[in-house]
Amino acid sequence: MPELPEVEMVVRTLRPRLVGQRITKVESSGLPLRRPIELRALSRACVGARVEAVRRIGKYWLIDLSNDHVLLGHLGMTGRLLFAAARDPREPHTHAVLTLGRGVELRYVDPRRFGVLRTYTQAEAPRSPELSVLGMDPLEPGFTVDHLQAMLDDSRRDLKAFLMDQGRIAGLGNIYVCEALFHAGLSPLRRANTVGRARGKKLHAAILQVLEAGIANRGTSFSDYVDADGNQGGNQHALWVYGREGEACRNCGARIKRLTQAGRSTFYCPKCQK
DNA sequence: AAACTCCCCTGATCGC
DNA sequence: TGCGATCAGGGGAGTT
Repeated sequence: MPELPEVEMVVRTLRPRLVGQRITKVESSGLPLRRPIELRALSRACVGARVEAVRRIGKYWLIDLSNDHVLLGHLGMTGRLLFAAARDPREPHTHAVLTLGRGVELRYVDPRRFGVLRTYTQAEAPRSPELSVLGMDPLEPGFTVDHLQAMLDDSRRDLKAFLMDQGRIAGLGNIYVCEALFHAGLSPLRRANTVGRARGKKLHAAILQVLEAGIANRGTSFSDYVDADGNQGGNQHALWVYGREGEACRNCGARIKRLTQAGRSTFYCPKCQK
């Protein structure tokens, strides 16, 4: 499941191979993702344009084009963005293909089609339905202890739901939320506005720590994730609670528990997290 | 505001 | 061996 660190790795592997390339053709499978791929709009925006930059906001990746357009994407649950030689067979569930020069393609593969692929002008993009609702990216300088604290004090939701809310913090998903709460020693069931300053500071540090470790370990390949070169990450070996129900806590030895919050699994140590 | 429920979708897994 | 049910979960929509 691609979250912020995985999207960051995709962006970092895309950047050196994509910037400066010209897009010569766009194809689609015809099958809709979360919403239909608008092939005509996609082609109009991309064909003939050169890639100027590749960046990330939350779990979205953005490819800035030389014609003032931007290609915006989300990998959903199972999406992959992959470089491939044009002569290589396309794997199943390839839903979009950008042809670059010299027989190279950038392919969007997504079995479950929960992803997003759209184009906007640079002016439209920040006001788009995808980006306009996002809170702050936690790797932005503005994501300070004070910023987090103000949001915590303002919310009566439990910490799991609070941290999963992309409208508050953009980029955390199930894995990194569970891990951040563990490292902060906070129960996923605790209400946000009961955290207080000392614990708020720990939570802020834990969020940054798990995201930076995730990137340093090249992402968490728990199920489908690979970067744009097709390489798996290694962070799945560095998890303390996620996916470890019934196993011993690496800190205290207690059994890791699982509960369901908002229809999603939460993993936590009942002894270390209060 | 927040907490529900349902839905999108495929593939892995499990019980019979 | 096979087949249907269940689960995985990011995000959006609709309802309470």
